[in-house]
Amino acid sequence: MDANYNPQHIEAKWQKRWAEEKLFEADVQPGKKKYYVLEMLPYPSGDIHMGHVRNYSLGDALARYKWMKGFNVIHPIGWDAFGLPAENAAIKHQRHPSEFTFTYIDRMRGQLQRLGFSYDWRREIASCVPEYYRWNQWMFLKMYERGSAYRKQSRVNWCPVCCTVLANEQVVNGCCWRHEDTPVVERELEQWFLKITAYSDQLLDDMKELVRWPERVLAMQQNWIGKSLGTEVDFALPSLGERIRVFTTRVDTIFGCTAVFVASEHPLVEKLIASAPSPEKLRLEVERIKASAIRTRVEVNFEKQGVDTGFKARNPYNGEEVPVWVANFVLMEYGTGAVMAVPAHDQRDFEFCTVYGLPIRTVIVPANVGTGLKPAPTEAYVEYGKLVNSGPYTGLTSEQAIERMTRDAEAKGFGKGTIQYRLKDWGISRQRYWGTPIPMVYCDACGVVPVPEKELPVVLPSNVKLTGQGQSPLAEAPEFVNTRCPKCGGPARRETDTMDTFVDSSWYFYRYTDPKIDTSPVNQEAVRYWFPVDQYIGGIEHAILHLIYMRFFTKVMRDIGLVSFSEPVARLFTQGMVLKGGSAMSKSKGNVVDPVEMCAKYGADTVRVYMLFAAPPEKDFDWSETGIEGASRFLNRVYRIIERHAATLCNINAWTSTSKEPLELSSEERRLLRKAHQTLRHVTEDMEGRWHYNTDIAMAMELVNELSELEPAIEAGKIRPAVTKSALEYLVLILSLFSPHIADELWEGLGHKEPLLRVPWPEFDRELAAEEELEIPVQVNGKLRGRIRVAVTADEEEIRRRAQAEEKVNQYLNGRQIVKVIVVPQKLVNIVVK
RNA sequence: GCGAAAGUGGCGGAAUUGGCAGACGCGCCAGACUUAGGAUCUGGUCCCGCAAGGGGUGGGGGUUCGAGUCCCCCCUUUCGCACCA
Repeated sequence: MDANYNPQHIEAKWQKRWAEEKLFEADVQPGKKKYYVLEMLPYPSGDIHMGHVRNYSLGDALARYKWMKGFNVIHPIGWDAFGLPAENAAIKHQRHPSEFTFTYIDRMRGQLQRLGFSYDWRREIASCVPEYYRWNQWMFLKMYERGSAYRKQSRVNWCPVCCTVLANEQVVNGCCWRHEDTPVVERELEQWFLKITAYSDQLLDDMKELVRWPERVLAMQQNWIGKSLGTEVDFALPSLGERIRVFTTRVDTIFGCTAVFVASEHPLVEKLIASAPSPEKLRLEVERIKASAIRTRVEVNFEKQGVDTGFKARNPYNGEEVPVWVANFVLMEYGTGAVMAVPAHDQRDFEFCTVYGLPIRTVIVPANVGTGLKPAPTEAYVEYGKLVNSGPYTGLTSEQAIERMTRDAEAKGFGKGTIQYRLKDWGISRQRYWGTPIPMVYCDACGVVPVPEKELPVVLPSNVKLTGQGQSPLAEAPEFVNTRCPKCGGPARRETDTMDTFVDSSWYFYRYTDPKIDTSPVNQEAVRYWFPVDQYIGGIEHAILHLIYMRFFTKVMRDIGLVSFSEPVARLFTQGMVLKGGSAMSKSKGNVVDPVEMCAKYGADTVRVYMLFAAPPEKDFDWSETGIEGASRFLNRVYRIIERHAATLCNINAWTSTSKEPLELSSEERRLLRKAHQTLRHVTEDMEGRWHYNTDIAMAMELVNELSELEPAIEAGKIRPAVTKSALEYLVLILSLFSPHIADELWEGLGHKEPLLRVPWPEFDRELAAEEELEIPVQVNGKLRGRIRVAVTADEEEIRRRAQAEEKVNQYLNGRQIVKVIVVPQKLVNIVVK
């Protein structure tokens, strides 16, 4: 061993050796228990950043632990390689996106290898190669066959910076998820959609399988799907012979309805205008409302506005005629685009009706209050309660009324119970180049025709001019666009939009199990062995993007017979962000800490230990330069301690409690072994699911502190070499999870040949970990007054006697009456006096 | 507004089941070794107090022999959703 810790040298040495020994390669071994550790795959943006390092350090510690516990561990990585940044860079520099992508992949692969993560590189995938994306196309065709992929004209979100359409999930506060300052604009376009809404209920119901997912993520998904049960009710428009259908979750309040509000884009509005006494005037007013309607969600001070159309609609429950208004807060895309206005029991209606002087009529009162509400309410009463002024339904509770009134509507044919979802189908067309071509053809004779499976992949042409202007770049590549109709053989045109790159990442983790298979997207046998993913680790930012698409894809794959389960990920962990100076690292803020630089300065082991030690993994943490110095000091200290003893210890065997010839242990030896086994116990228990790696490393530091304190005893021979070696070995085994290079180096220095990943994780010894003598605090009336030292085996009676005899305690007992003595064995004594 | 999580020294954090609050690390203070120290080692470091002692986990109340931990009310912060009818 070198006298000094040289991380650069050690890390290069062990990375080379791990690769030569194929240490991280795992293959299907029927009968052997497996463990699938998955981390979210990176986009090849140029360099690994600290968020990746955190994510992958967490996964790596777990993977290494599971290897040592005897699992067959699959731990793959790949590249989410299609996407806009490469295309934009390509436009800027007049190059091809694949150049950037593959250059960056090579660079980032090198960086991941520099960090020493335990990936099985044979399984590496990149989504931008035809061998991968052909299976996107294949699945798209399967979905098309099943009616789960369809084309429709619709109003979509367009990001003017990205020059493409976005899915609903990719719009954040009315802005593009990539450009948080860029409001999306609406465009009317013909688009391809995937019918995720067909799985709304399954996505909700199957959440009960996801017991080991963070509550938060499930709540966000539930929210996003937004299922609500309600009633649709037809209001007749007698003067037009038409009807307006409204959706409500509170049909019990309908006797308080004093108007009907419709969205400005509601199809009936045109008819109302046409039949109005002065159509032009009404049209102008409706246009004004339309212009003020909710367009994006960025508007902070949105003001409710509306216009009375002059028409009346009849409430089918009581025959009352109420005015029809066009209101700017009614959304066409939710429910039926029309609502009944019940100002007494809906806050929005209340605000609107107060402004426009529409009547407010109370029909629900709190169940435990006999009389009505106070006069002149200042806000709507929105709770459930008891019905008043509601004709035959008066006196029912809201729950009873909703049920009975819905039933009556169905019986009389003016309405029905119904379910609404907030979730919309997933629009996947993108008007950009660097993505998977959508395998469809348009033929004048045959219409929309899918590309036959055997003609896949539809390869992305390489010689396309990228200008960043206009629409889909593929439309300007005639040799791509012009093709033959697969059905009639006549001339036809290809679809020129590409797929949302979230399609690529919706099933990539299946591909890892057999990345080269060319007869199917997935090797079903391999999937049967390796799935489900035992542990998925990634950022919370994908809670309702990737993590819902991924669940959806698995259900589709199940329905087309590729997999036999409904949920791909048994357990999900969402790590916190890495900040610098309180905010996320970004180039524009100039606060980026480069992992490569840190590795050059301190070594990968130090970077990883600091990353894991600084905060529990689920919390955000702020990078600090002085903090990493501490981690570096720690590893240096470990190195020095072991290096000092390596020469004397490398040829002897470590003491174990199961040795044939048991040693009589000295008190110093007991003390050292106790600490070692306590540390091992803590880490073992933590690795089984709590993953507060920060406390594991803290425990390892305590063990090192104990070793330092006992150094004189080791020198003096009061701790024999075999015992010292035993403690050092446990330390090294534990460190191998977090700082694997130095651990292997020290392990070798202690005389071992085999890399630590192949060493079985040791069982801790309960006896050795147990304290033999305890210091027990003694309280009088709950205040700490003294301490006693007793043997672990001391019984309650002895502890009680010793506690009362303790001098400092006794002072507080003099002249008082002892009411009660509480003895918690091994923990504490509390003497209650009067 | 709705939903979720969190609030502990100068800082990051620990206390897994109600039982010694502040482990471990950073920073700081003092000392040792040193030509030197941004190396290393030793000691100290929640607050008030010379001390005995007292106070202390966002604030207030409660349950309990005992509360950072459980219950109620309030405040603050972060995140997600938000005229979704």
